[in-house]
Amino acid sequence: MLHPVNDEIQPFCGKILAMSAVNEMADRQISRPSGLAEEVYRRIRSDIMSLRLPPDTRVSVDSLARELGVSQTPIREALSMLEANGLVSKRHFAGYATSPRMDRAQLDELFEFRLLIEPHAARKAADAMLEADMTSLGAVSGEGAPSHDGFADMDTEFHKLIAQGGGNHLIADSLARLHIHVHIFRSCFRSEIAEEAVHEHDVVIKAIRARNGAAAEAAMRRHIERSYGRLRDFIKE
Amino acid sequence: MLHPVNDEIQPFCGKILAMSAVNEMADRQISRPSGLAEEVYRRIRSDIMSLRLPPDTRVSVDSLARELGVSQTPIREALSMLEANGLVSKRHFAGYATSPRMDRAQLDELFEFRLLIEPHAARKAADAMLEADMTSLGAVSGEGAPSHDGFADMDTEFHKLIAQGGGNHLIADSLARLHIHVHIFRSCFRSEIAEEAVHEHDVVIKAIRARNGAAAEAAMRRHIERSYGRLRDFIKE
DNA sequence: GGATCAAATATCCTATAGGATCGTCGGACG
DNA sequence: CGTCCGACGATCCTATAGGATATTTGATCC
Repeated sequence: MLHPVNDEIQPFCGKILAMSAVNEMADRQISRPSGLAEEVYRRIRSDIMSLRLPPDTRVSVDSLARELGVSQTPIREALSMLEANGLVSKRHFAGYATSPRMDRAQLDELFEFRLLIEPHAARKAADAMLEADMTSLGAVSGEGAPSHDGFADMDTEFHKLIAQGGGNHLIADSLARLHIHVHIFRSCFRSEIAEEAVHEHDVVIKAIRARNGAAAEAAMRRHIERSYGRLRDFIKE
Repeated sequence: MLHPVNDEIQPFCGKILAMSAVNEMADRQISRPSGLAEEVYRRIRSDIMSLRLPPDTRVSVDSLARELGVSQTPIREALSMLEANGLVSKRHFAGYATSPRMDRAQLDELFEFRLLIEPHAARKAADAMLEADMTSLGAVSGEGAPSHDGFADMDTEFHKLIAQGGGNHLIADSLARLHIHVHIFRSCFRSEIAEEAVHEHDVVIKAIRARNGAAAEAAMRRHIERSYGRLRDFIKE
């Protein structure tokens, strides 16, 4: 309930910085007050999202342990957390494997869920979003997104900011968890950067900046519906 | 929701029993090759839900290992999954602890989320629910629920069936995750069994049996709103 | 040539020991 | 009396060894 495995982790408690400001570089490398399992979790999740670990790929514990240079224990903890978040699955005495790519039914369910949540989040964000996040929101509306990864990160940040803007942590966490799968699906098909999506984002941003809740909700709903239409074409079955 | 009160977990479950091919029906149930971590996970979650582990209680790894008679590894995996689901939190070099009880803000967020999801699930359930689940739904509408735990289990089953009836696994999973916290909150305050809740349940069930989606949605929305009103009184801050 | 069975491999799961770190408690000092 | 400091206990993190199991591969037979 609190903040399960968020991106928000305080790297330092400030104690080390207070002790000596001699070399923070070495500390940054060695001391990990956040725990090793957390770092391994991020690493594996990053590898999954970047398709370095494609869907339906077997992942063994000790090969990861050798590769990352840590013991098996943090690897197991990280994989358990990933399993709880639906990114890998475990079969008894058969090891872990990344979840298979979404099929048509799962895509339908995911967008039904998003359509239920995100327009509401956009409406609330138009009312409650802080000015600081508002400026950050303007930063992700730029047209300068040449690469595929650039657009993907921009899209992730866009939806994350709006979800957080509503002020409801449950909504933000649920959407973050879902967006990972959208990201993987889109990356699988090397979907071209849709200029339409950038334009739809701008419409939502403008409505939020104008503090117009109804317009933000409608714009977000249309954005998700059209995004669904764009992705659905990749699946025939 | 079942409450297993097993004292010990046998590491080598049913290996010798499997030799005799007398009854394979028991094997289907017992010899669950899902691994020990899964079983430990259920055990700890059950302890949390039954308040045998109250909120904000420290939980150590090796004491659990001694108590359950298994190694530390499955305990760690189970606790990692519980952490990903928000039931416990880990502090570096300080051990695990059950999440503190919900405060007012978290209760508000949780019911805002439920109000967004469950009415929609009820509407879909009225359209798509299978007849088999429909009969199961009738079983949890009985008035014979004298004990507090009896009502809690009935309530859990009621909401779970409706969430699953919609056919969207994401919705069902999200609501199941949230309902655990509602259960804990309600158990903390030993809330009396609300006759109103049973009646509201019946209204929803009748609408679903009549395949009336709009009525089911409205009834579910009112049920959640009134349930929120009943629980909100327990928090002053 | 295809199917079946058995050995071999790779992997997971468990157990135990040892080192590193954090929070706490008690005493000394200003 | 309040504050600081050092030792203690508890806990986590790592490493290694051994047993159990699923998957794969290869040979044999029909």
